[in-house]
Amino acid sequence: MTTRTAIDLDRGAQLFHALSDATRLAILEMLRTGERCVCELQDELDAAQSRLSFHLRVLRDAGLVTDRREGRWAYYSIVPEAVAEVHDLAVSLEPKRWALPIVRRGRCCG
Amino acid sequence: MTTRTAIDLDRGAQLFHALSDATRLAILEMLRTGERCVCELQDELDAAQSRLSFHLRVLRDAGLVTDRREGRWAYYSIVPEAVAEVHDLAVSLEPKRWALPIVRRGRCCG
DNA sequence: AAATTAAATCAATGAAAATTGATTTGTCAA
DNA sequence: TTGACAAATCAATTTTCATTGATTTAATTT
Repeated sequence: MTTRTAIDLDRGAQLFHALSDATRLAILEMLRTGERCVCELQDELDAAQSRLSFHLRVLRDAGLVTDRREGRWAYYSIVPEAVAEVHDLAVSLEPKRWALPIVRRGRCCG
Repeated sequence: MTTRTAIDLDRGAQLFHALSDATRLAILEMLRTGERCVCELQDELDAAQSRLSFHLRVLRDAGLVTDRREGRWAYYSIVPEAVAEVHDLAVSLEPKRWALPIVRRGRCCG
C-alpha cells in the first residue's frame, strides 16, 4: 500500500468541479430542503432554461443530484451519498497533525 | 435574515474551483504530511516548473496553501482553516433530513 | 389531431483556465 | 563578480467551460 487514504484524484476533481460554480451551488442550496422541479429552479434562480439544464447536467454527471420524471416535469434532488463523498474528501485533505512540521535536513533540491 | 446557514456562493465556488483539478489535489495530498519545497513537488509530481507554479498560485489565491521563502527555495503548506471551510461547505450541502420529502400539491409551473 | 408546455439537446459564440516555452528576479556558490 | 539555480511571471496557444438562442422530444390539454 502507498497511503491508507489516498484520494481518487479524478473523482475528486470531478466532484469539486461540479461544485465550482455559483449557480450550481445555488441549485444545491435550493435542493437541500427537498426535490424541486426544473421550472421552480428557473423561477427562483432567474436563469434561462437551457442554462439551468446545462448546470443540472453537470451536477447529475457528477452524481450529486438525480432526477425523477413525472409527466412533463422533472424533479431534481440531492444524492446524499455524493455529498458524503465531498465531506470525506474534505477530511482527506486535512493535514496530518502528527506529521507537522517536517524537519528539513540540508538541501531539498538537486 | 434569509436562512441561518446560507452559503457564500462566490467563496464556495472559488474554493471548489481550486480543488477541481487532479494536479492540485495531488499537491495537497503531498502537503498533508507537512510543508514541501517546490522542487520536491516538481520531482514527485513530474510536472513542468511553470505549470506547477501556476497551480500553486491557484491554491494560494484561494487561501488553501501558504508559502514560506527560505533562501532561494519556497516551501508550501496547507492552511488548515481553509480545509475546515471546505469541510463546512460540504456540511452545508447536506440535505436537511427533516425537510424531506417535499409533498407536492398540484402543478409546480406557471 | 393540433396546440401547448416542460425540459433536453444542439450549434455557435464568448470567456476562462490550463499548458508550454521563454524570460525575469532573486539568492547563493565559486 | 560571474555562473548556476529556484521559482515566479509573461506571452502565445490550446483546451475547457459557460451562455445564448434555436430546435427537438415527449407528455398534456383542448
